[in-house]
Amino acid sequence: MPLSAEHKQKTRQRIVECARELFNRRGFDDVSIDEIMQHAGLTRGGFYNHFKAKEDLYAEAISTFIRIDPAEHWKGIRFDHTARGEAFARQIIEAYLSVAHLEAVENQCPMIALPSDTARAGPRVRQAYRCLVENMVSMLERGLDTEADSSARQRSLAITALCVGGMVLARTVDNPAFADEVRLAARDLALELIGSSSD
Amino acid sequence: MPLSAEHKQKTRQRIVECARELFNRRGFDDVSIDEIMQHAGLTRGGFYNHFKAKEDLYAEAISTFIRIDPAEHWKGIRFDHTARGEAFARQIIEAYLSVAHLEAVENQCPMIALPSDTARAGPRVRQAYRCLVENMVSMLERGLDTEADSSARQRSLAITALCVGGMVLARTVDNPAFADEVRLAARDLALELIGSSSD
DNA sequence: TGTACATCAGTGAACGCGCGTTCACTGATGTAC
DNA sequence: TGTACATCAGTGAACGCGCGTTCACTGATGTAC
Repeated sequence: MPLSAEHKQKTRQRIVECARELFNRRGFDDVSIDEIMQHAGLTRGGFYNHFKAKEDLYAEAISTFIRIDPAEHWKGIRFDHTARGEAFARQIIEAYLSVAHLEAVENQCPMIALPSDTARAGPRVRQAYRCLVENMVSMLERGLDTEADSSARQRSLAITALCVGGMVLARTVDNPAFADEVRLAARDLALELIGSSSD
Repeated sequence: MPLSAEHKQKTRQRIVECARELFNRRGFDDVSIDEIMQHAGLTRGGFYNHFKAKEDLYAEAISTFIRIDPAEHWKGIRFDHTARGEAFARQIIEAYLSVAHLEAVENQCPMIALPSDTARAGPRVRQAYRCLVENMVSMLERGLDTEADSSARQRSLAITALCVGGMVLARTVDNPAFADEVRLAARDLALELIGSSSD
């Protein structure tokens, strides 16, 4: 064999990471395969050694977000992965609705960065998106479930919607002051909802 | 003068309405000027008699949503425009988070249909988007302000984020059952927040 | 009332451009002997 | 240990295609006289 399978795997992963960053910044349609490959230090033609089509890459790019570590990728955020219960949930909300996350365009959560692109894409892409939503919901649920609260799931779903909605609006609006107002209103309500779970 | 100014105005409005419906369904990039003009019963070339560029049309298309009447455009929704206070706010939330709104793709609120397209567009487009957000916030605020609640604005901002977030997730996810779960969780929390404003 | 005319909304061919994808090729690699 | 060779990740030119925009033109209209 000419080159190790591990080498190919590494190249593939590099392409996916570059793609996620570019898609996050400029959306699916506006980023060309040529550009993605150049960012990965390769040329156009090699793309099809790794993927069947551009959309296949898209689904994978969304999935890789799961591996993003807030403490590492969102400037100035501290994140304690050992925290449990309410403290864990509070931490997620504070990180998700932080300025750092809003400004970290390339490493932003695709739920915020790519909602309408994804809604119009194929089933594989939308499935990848759903996995991100379910991941966030179940992380919050774990944080809320300490009191055996039977409505923990419902509450987690709503808080997820609140967090995503707050960030979507904040990043889309043209006025930074108004963006902050929305983001902070969403954050405060989300935190209030966490707090009241132990009432 | 060859043709009345009113005639030109009507044509222009027809183009904008068609554009909004097409953009809502398939996004900005994927809809061509040719297609928009054909839907409006015209041909490609005439476009530049009305608009300087495709993006100018985009900003206007978002703005026209303000004129959408839920009772008329969202199948089976009744909407009482004379309602006041909490009842008015409850009505907005129920209409916004309804299945009817989710399924009325062409007449869906652009806050849901076009968030990532807009975030990457020019200032004029993002300004039009902000006007929609502000409109929804102030409608809710009017509904909540009856008790001279000083946190009415903050609460309205958060409820808007919750509504938009719930609908964005519901429309993007690949699983209809999960979409419903998110939408209803968001709706119930939003209604709960309205209700508790009079506590 | 009738006619000649200026206007301009709308037409449709043409432009340059960049895209996703294909394909014949290259050359560094690890293996077989 | 040294050499010949098969593999296949990566190359880069080429393909067909549809886009946004331009532009010379048309022909229905209302006006001037």
